[in-house]
Amino acid sequence: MRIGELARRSGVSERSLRYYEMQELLRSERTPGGQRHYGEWAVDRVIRIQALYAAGLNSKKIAQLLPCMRDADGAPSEIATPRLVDELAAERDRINRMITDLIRSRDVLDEVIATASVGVDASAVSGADAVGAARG
Amino acid sequence: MRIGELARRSGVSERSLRYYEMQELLRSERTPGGQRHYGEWAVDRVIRIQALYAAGLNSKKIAQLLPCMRDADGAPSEIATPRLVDELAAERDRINRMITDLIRSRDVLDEVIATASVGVDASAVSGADAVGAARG
DNA sequence: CTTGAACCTGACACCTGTGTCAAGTTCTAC
DNA sequence: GTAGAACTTGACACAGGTGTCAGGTTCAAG
Repeated sequence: MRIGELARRSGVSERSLRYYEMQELLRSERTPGGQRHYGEWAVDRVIRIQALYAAGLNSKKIAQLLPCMRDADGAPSEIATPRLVDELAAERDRINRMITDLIRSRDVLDEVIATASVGVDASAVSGADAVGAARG
Repeated sequence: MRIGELARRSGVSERSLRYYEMQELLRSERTPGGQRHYGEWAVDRVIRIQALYAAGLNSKKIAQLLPCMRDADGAPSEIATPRLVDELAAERDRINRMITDLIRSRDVLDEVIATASVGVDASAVSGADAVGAARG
């Protein structure tokens, strides 16, 4: 597929996809004219990249990490070095703290919402239970 | 307490504390000379502000939200308007998606770490102390 | 061919909380 | 009273992934 379709299917802008390529996170084949072509695998990969960015990893870390990840179809093409494992463990711990804090903030929001919704039309909190499953 | 102590106890820089005041998230009393003084309550408040920032809320939302939160000692001083409740519900949903994605990313990291640790000292994957244990 | 959508590269800007420096003032301990 | 730590305001800069525009090229349909 070309970049437009990948952008649409992954929910990531074309601008970002080109940026990912510049950061060596995402490869593409080029037509003789220079346009990018991607395989089906690209959709999942882009979504994973996006998630890692959202988790606070920077391009460099993601670039190191990606080849060590298990693809949908098989084993990782590389094994993380001890040095990288160290860094990833630190990231993991940071992410765990992040999750804890997020849950706390979410619960605060829930409380404020609940307090304001007492005796108020229930439609004001529509969508509230759609995400209750994520509560831990 | 003065700003230095608050910064130390809350883990937030003085710079940020002054910024919070500018954003009307944090009030302080001033000495005749102009120096800021805070009560004990400030520590918790600053930590909460920090957590809300980390959850992706901007200063304006936090400023609206704070008076609707229950303090350590009592009831909220304001009740969120229906309009605000809507916005907070949207934030809450966004945070839930964020949590889901973070958990997924963390699990990916765990897998990469575990894969790299096969045949290596198992203590390298035992959590926060992995940083120390795996070094070398 | 022609045409228009899709794509290319390159450049500039933004967001916004935070780091940092400068120059001056206030507080506290002795 | 004095030294020095702590504080004040103000200003400038940054991170870094992303939005967006400009000007040109490629692709595919008719």
